[in-house]
Amino acid sequence: MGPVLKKSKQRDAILTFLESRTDHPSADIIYMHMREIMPNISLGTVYRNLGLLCELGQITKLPCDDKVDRYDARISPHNHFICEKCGKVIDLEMDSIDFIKDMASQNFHGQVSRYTTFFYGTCEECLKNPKLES
Amino acid sequence: MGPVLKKSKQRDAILTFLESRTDHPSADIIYMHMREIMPNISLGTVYRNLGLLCELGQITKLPCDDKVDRYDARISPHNHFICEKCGKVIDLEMDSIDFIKDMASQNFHGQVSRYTTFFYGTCEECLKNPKLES
DNA sequence: TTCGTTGCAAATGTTTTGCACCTGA
DNA sequence: TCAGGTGCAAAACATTTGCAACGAA
Repeated sequence: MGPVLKKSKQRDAILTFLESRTDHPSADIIYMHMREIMPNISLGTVYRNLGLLCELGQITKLPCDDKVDRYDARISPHNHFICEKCGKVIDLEMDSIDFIKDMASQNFHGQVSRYTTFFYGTCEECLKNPKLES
Repeated sequence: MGPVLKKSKQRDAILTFLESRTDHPSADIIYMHMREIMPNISLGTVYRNLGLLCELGQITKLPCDDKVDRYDARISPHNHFICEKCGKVIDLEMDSIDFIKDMASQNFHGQVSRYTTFFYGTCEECLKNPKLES
């Protein structure tokens, strides 16, 4: 379908960086970190490669509720928790809830092929430090 | 907490319009329809009132995957289906899946207070008309 | 050489905001 | 009267894109 990809230092570095993190950074955060090791990289390149890596299925885009998209190099299916106090996005280790797809199909005449779920609340750290607002 | 609200024709009209629709229109769509009956209303006013109505709990903002937020005057808890072909957002009549909140809490040390779920796939109409792309 | 990739900057699209004027209570 | 609401335009913000130069195959 698409064109044949060539190797790119920028793309490799972005993937490596993302794989080293579990906090689902935004494009902007990724950009800032990439500039520390590649001072000339541009934001456009970061976005282009994040998009490419998503198409390749090597990373995932998390459309969190806030304006910014976040990216995740953990491919295996899992759900996310978003702390409403500090904004942190945390991987959840929970049993599969794939069956909700079947539940959604029950009284519905379209075809349900996938779903996304985000859980919200207060993370462990923010529970311990009720003072902190961010 | 917030200031005392005054009545506003614009806000009333926006709420009335939203209550007449089940297709979860975006701010822009709402703006265009409002202009038909209030030619001078501004987009800023639409956004401000949508935000206000959300805070009041009279409407809900649906952060769908695409860039634009959509708004829903149906308050009672329900889930949404998004057609990947035509982009339509449809209310699902399905059994409650609230228990996934408890499942998420199992191995997690934070406090899970709510969740959002979106189902994706192909709607009934798009299944019947595979040709149509939008 | 070829064609995907990059850096840069400009453009896009959505949402927010500052401000002077308007309006409901 | 007066605090909240409005219209307008500018700003903010994330993301995309056009283009000439670069670099991998």
